[in-house]
Amino acid sequence: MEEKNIEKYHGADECPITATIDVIGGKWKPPILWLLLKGPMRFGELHKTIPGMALKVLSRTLKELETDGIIIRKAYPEIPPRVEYSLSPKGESLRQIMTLLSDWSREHIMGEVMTEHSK
Amino acid sequence: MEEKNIEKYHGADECPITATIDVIGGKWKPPILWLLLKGPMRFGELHKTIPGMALKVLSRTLKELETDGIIIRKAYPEIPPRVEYSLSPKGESLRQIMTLLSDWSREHIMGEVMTEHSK
DNA sequence: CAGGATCCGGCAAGATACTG
DNA sequence: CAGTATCTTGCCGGATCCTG
Repeated sequence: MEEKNIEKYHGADECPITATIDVIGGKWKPPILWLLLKGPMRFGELHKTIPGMALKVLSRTLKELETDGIIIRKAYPEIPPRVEYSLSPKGESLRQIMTLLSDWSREHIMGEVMTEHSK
Repeated sequence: MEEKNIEKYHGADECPITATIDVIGGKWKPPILWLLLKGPMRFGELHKTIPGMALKVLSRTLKELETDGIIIRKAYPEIPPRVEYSLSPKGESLRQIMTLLSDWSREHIMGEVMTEHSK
């Protein structure tokens, strides 16, 4: 029965790729993660670095990432409040993927060129 | 002044990660690409393999992928019509990324540990 | 300073019917 | 067989106001 081992997808969420993209994708998660890969940042710092994103969206996105175990939220009981976000080990494990995604866009979208070896 | 070289993002589209995810992400692109990585497929074949996706969504998604140069649409002038979709070289260049994304989900989301060769 | 609560609008996705 | 046309809907992201 030479069946190719092709799985059926009744829902998009059954695809392993989709599962990961749900975690790192969406409109604002990539830039946030990209920044946190360089080091921890405070809430307001993120807000200033990504001016285009509304506050609510930022906080909700951070909460999602925290729920997924990608980032760690550390609140200091001070006045005024201080909250710092950093990558968890699980988040760190995305570094290679993020780097590849970034490289790919530079090579195939931004139009630059690096090795025109293919053909 | 030890400025960390952090770029500002006024829009999400300035992030290189986002740029790539726009191409391979979205709700249905991952399963389609994942299937095409295994070989060319016809329209109806894709439709049957991904029952959850509406026809309109499939055709539009394929068009998007074609526009982005990721896949190649080949129509045979026959009756009845036959159209085959396959990955372009640019699409092929995503193989490593797709594989990593898939592996990551299996290791960190689905909860399975496979090769553990890393490290 | 770091957010929560609300309300709203747009676009992507879904269902169904029709066509070359 | 391989789509397109049309209508509806659901969710995401945005703006504004409010709170510990």
